[in-house]
Parts: sequence; C-alpha cells; structure tokens
Amino acid sequence: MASFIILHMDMDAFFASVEQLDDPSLRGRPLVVGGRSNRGVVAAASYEARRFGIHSAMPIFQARRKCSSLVIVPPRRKRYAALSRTIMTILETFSPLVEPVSIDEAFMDITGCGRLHGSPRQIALAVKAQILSQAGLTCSVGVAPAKFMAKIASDMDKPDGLTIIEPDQVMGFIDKLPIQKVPGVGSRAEAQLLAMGIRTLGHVRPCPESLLIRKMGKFGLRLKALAHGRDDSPVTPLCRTKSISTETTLSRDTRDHNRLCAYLLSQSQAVAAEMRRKKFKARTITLKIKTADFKLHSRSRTLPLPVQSADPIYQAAVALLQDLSPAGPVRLVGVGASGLLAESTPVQAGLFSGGQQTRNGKWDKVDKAMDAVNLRFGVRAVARGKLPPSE
DNA sequence: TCTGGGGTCCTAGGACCC
DNA sequence: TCTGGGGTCCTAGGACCC
Repeated sequence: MASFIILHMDMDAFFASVEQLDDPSLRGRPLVVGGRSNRGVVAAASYEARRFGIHSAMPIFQARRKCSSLVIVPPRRKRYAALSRTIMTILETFSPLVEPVSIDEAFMDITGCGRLHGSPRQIALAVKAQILSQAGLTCSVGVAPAKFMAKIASDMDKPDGLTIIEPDQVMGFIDKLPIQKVPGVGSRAEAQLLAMGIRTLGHVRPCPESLLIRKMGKFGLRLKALAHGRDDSPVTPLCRTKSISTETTLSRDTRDHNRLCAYLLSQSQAVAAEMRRKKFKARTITLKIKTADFKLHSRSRTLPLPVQSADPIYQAAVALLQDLSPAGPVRLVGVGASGLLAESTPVQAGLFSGGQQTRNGKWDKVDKAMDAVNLRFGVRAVARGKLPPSE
C-alpha cells in the first residue's frame, strides 16, 4: 500500500456551534438549526440537544416533543459558508492538498508535511488550535494511512477529538469496524450485508469477489479492497461542480398547477442566478417532484444549446411538469441544472442546422411541449415576478 | 402535527453510431 | 435469411452523504 498520511477534519455540530458562537445567550442550551416551517427537519443539533436524543434529520416536531425548552434557530447559510472559507484557508496553510467534502468537512494529504510542520499528531493539534483561535470553533480530527479510515477516525472521539490510526493498527481496526461505519454503506447496503452474515469490515475479507459483485455491484469490489486495507483514493483539491439545484417543500400539498409554476419561476431565477455567480451555463434541466406519498419523480431534458438565464430554464421546467403531470397532490417541487460548462465555452456551431438534436427531433418535441403549455396556460398566466405565496 | 435541501455516484434500458 | 458488439449519450430512479 502506498504510504499516505491523510487527515480528516470534521467540525463539531457545525451550524449549531456557529449559532452559539454568535449569540452567547444560546450557549449551554439545547438548540437545533432547522427549517422554519412545521414540516422541517433538524439540520444540526447542539450537544445539549443531543442529550435529549435529538439528532440531525429528525423532524422538528419530534425534536420539540423530546425537549420542551428546545431553541429552534433558522439556518444562516451565508454565515456558515463564510466561516467554512476561513477554516479551509487555515487548512491550506498546512498543505496545498486540501479537499473540502462539504461545508464543514475536509480531507488533507499531509504525507509530505513532516519537515515543515512536524509529526501527524503535531499537525493535527496545530490544525485544531488554529481553527479554535481563528474561527472560535472546535473540530474533530482523524489521521490514518487512507481516506476512508481517516474519516471514520475523526468521528470516533467527538467533540473536540483526535484519533490517529498508525499503519500497524490498520488490520486490527478493520477487523473490528462495524460494517455500517464504512462510508457508502447506508441502511440498504447494511441490511444486505447483515443478511450475508457480514457485521464488520473484516468479515468481508474472505467473502468471494463474485458474490460481492453479484450482491452489491461495483461497490462490492470497493468493499473487498477496503477490507484488505487497500484504498489509494487520492486527495483531490479541485472538485468541480456538477450540478446546481434548488427545491422547496410546500407548506401544504397542492394540486394547483399555477401555484407550482410560481415556485418553478422563482426557483429558475435562483438557479440561473447561482449559475451566473459561479460562471456556468447548463445543457440539462431537471424537474423534481415529490408527491404526497413521498415518491420522488424527475423529468429532464437536454437542450441543444447551453443556457444561463431564468427564462429558458423556467420554460423547460414547465414543459417537464406538463410531461410528468403528477398524479395526486404535490409535496415538493424543485429545479436543477446539470451538464455544466464554463460560461466562456464557445457554443458549437451547427447544433441547430443539422446537428443531431434537430435530426432526431428532440428539440422539436420540447418546442411543441412548450407551445402546448403556452397555449393552454399562456406565458402571462404565470407572470414575471409572481412569486410563490409567502409561507 | 407529520419526515429538508444541497449534492454525488451508480444502474439499467434505449437510441444511435460505426 | 441471417440478425453483432462496443461505445457514447440520454433519461429515470435510487442509494448515499452532510
């Protein structure tokens, strides 16, 4: 195995800790950050709230039931994003190989950092101290010879923890590691693996590759490699955005087409604004609908030319809604853009005049669907600026 | 009274091309 | 009458992550 030294940094109860940092009156109190509506879930729970059995993804109404004095704070994403940038910048003073995985988590390759910054333990302690002094927040750190183990290690001693897995401890660690702790093993995969008698990652080692592939597909091969301690996935600093989307759970389910279109309009505007901010244009537009029975449905169309403004996104979304025509009340509606290209990418000539899209008639279909919508509802039926009713 | 929002990756089938 | 096979793109759904 290549001798990497990987560090994983994970902020402790990030959103909740930021709220307690900014408002001292919230410190020491059970608090969750979560949606304002009655249908929201917990995005982050303070350690005080966790003592009541409250955890992230729990519906707010359940959390409230568990703790009557619970403080519920709406999320301030911009504030979290700003602090996240501060934290990532701190990491970059230790190694140029920093890979943010989410707003509050990052991998760092510290393989070659010994000369400059000392032992892995010294580096981890310095990272924690810097984040505490410059951002005012604690984090937990894991250090290991591979990414997946560093990630698991950072979670082993929360909050404000530090766990180091030395190369000679790797096999012992794997043998005891509960299978559901392996990143990528969720509830479905866990159930499948338990049914095969696999309770720890070590149990995967003697399992025939053919069986793992049959049961788990490509992921089975990865599990097999991990069970042998093989994980050479590199820390990749430049991870480019693949999609931009927004979605809204309505305050109550609706069958009202015009109401859905009003959401689609404001969402198209938001997605377009974000694309312009990030200097992208997109070829594929996706409509997402969750019906009252919690079933998710999507429809997408790839356009002949990349778009960046709200109007074509909205037009496509409305056409896709026509196509999907959900049976029954709608709970959630969303719009996404993928197939992203840099804003500056030149548009290939000829796409309209004899390119594949025109020849196979896909564009015509979209066009006709749009015409149908415009005919039936009229573009003016959902006028500019008619935003969804405020909740 | 009732289960978010932002993403990534994988799979599988069909169209299409050579 | 025989009836390929590999590669790529597109689409819909689903698992999983924080």
